[in-house]
Order: sequence, then structure tokens, then C-alpha cells
Amino acid sequence: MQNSGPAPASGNAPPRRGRGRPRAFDREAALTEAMHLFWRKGFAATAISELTAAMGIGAPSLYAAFGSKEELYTEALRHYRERYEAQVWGNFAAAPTARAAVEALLTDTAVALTQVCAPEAARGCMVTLSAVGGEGHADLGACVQAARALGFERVVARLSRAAAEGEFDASVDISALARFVMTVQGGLSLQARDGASRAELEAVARLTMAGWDARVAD
Amino acid sequence: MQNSGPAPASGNAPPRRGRGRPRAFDREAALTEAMHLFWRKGFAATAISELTAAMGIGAPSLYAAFGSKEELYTEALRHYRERYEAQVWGNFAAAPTARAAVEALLTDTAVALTQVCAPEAARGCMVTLSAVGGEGHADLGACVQAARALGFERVVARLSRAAAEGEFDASVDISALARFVMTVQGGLSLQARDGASRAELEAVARLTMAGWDARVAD
DNA sequence: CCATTTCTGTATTGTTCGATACAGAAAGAT
DNA sequence: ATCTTTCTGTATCGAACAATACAGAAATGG
Repeated sequence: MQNSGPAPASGNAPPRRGRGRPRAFDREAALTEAMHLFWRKGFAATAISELTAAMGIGAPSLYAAFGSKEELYTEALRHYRERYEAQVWGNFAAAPTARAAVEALLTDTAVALTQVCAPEAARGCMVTLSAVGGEGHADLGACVQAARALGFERVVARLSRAAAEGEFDASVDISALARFVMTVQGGLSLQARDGASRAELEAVARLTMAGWDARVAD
Repeated sequence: MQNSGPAPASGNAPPRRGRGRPRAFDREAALTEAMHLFWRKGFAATAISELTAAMGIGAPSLYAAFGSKEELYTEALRHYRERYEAQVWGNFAAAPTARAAVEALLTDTAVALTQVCAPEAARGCMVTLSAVGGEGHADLGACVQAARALGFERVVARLSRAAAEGEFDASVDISALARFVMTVQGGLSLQARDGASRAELEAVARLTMAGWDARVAD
């Protein structure tokens, strides 16, 4: 039952082909296709037959390589985060001030959510919009919820540091401000899902920063 | 195939019992249970067997009364809006200024999203968080998307009126401001789904209004 | 070479899905 | 009372679901 793949990613310097017949498909490419499908349709509404068709493999290959539908979803989620996280959080982490970090977060989110990668690509963040928790898969739900909580914690940490460095005074409610930022950031995914353009989302980011400036002394 | 119920809700002064055996269950009560289930689990992840169990009826009664799973979802959605819309939009409509209207909208949304009605009730707005469009049901998806668009249009209309009445000057980008408000309002559902409290959501509403004040001359 | 190991494609497992056929029950109509 | 109409409960439909059995193919190790 447990994964017995050929030491899936233990390093990668020695490709370390196992003994038997080699896998005939690119595991990462197949995972990307699965990610796209889960992203667009969600967990429950995506059938194994759709996955195998999109991944270009048979069902036994899918189960041999990924274990189960749940494990495949978990890996697809990890793949998604590894692929897109830097796009949204990279400038946030590098910004010199908390204000610049939050502005970068919202602007980069607006850009990331509106770049069309595929003709019928999913719109909105896979993590933000995932409803897998309510669908009766508590473990997967906890997984995406933890991913969402991480974003909030990052903002809280950055704001705490800014407060310690005197970027704004101690009267600012850091938790409330962080939640405000994450509320907008999440809302951007909902807007993107309903077809909002990049310019429209960037305007939302600007208005949010106006709210920031109204509350935080520069 | 088409609904042949006894003139379902043509008025209600004459209960207007049809000819045959009377229905043994309360249609509205059953619809409420279906709404709760769809709200919590979504369309695809809710099985007919779960619905019949929660509604306390057999499958033939469900199909006789509601037609199909899709039609039941549509009715549950209508039921949801009829039941909760005033709670969120009532004060918005009655407010004397656009600012008061938006503030009421966000505050009332914060309250509505955090009032627990049932032990394991769904959290977040059924319309905002519905992913039925991506699940492969384009018609239902268009239905919820239209419901979401209506909120945006209401805010645009109120802001346009305010601009015409001179509440703020003509340089304000009404569409952008409305989208900002709806982005926050949607984001509140995501926060509520992840367990945010009423006080936390109300703090987000306050920060949003600070942003409003920063952009709009009073 | 042959043995071992692992993957692939076909076919199929048992289960659950959404939706109905059917017979009996409960009402109005006459 | 009898006929007609409509609802209820059981039992079930074909289709689709997630997951596997199995035999053959393709690689390594000896």
C-alpha cells in the first residue's frame, strides 16, 4: 500500500534507475497535468479517468506512481506551491519595509492570478479556492488550510518585525492589519475566478495600500 | 420529466391541494436541509443518498418534488438568497450615504458570516464560495456567478448615485472602488471558512473603511 | 543466457452514483 | 362506493466511480 517507487526523489544526481522496467512517462509532467485538473475542477469533481487521460497514462501507472487519489492531490498541491509560491511571496520576502512587502504581495498576486498560462486554465489560487475540506476529506482540508494559515503568519511576522524596527508605532493592531491584507489577497482570487482583469486587481491593490497608509504612520 | 408539482407556490392563500395523495413532508423544510448540505459540501460532493437522508424522504419523492439534482441545487440557492440576502443587503439599501451603505454591508457581512446556526454548519457564503462552475456544470456556475455579479452592480449603482449627489467628487473611480469593496466582502467568506471570529471580521471591515476614507473625500 | 524486478495495457473488481419502475397508499371527484 | 390522481417505499436500473488482477514487456544483475 505504501509508496514503493524507486526512491522517488532521494537527491537526483545519480538518476539511480532501479532494477525493473523504467517508467515510460515523465512523473513531473504528469503531476503538472494532474495539478491543472485538480486546480480547475476540485478534488471531488475530478475523476481518475480524467486524470489518466490528461496525464497520458493508465490507471495502474497512476496508482503505482502516486498511491491514491488523495496522495496525488497532496503531491499536486505541493507541486503547485513549489511552482508559484516565489511568484507571489518572493518580493514580499525581499522588500525593505513592511509596507513595500505588503504592496509587493498584493501587486504580485494580482499579476499572478491574471496571467493566462493555458487556454482554459483555472482562475484563482488553487490553495485559496480549494473546498476539499468541506467535501468530506478532513486530512486534505487541513492541508490546504495550513497552507492558507502560513500566508497569514508570514504577514504577521513581517509586521511584527516592522513594529520592532519602528516602521510604525506600537498602537497598530498587527493581527488585524495582517488579516485585512490576507482578506484582500484571498478576495483577489475570487475576483480572478469571476474574470477580473489584471488592471482591475491592481487597482484593488492600490486601494488597499491607501487603507494601509490611512492606518499606519509612515 | 418537467416539474408537475401541484402549482408549487402560486400564491399560498388557497393551499390549493391538488387531487391526489398529499405530500407527506414539508417542502420548504426539506429544501432547507438540502441547502445546508450543498452549502457545506458543494454540489459534486453531495450525493443524492445524503440528501434524501437529511431531508427525510425517499429518492422518488425528491425527484417528484424537485426534478433533478441540478434543479434542487438551483432551488436551494434561491432559498439561500431569499433567506439571507436581507441580512447582508438590507441596511445597505436603507443607508443615507454610500459610505454608510458600504460600512453596513461589510459589518453586516461580518456578523452574518460568524453567526453559528447549527453545530456543524457551513462557514462562509454559499454563493461566494460555490465552485460549481468549475466542477463541470456550466449552467449552475453561471447562476452563482450572476448572483455574485449582482452584488458588485449594487455597489456600483449606489456609488454612482452618491457621485451624482455630490457625496464625493467625480475623480473617484467608482468601478474600482466597488471592486475593492466586493473583494473585501468576498475575502470575508474565506476568512470565515478558516474560522475567523466576528470581532476579527469586524476589524477587517473597519480597516476597509479607513481605506475608503483615504480615497474618498467625505 | 536466464532470473529478477518493475512498469504498461487490458480487462475487471465491487461500490456508489443519479435516476426510475412498480405496486400500494391516501387523498379528491363523481 | 368507485375512479382518478398523486405521493410513498422498495427494489433496482445502467453508468461511472476508485481501485486492482493479471499477463506481457522492458530493463538490470548475475
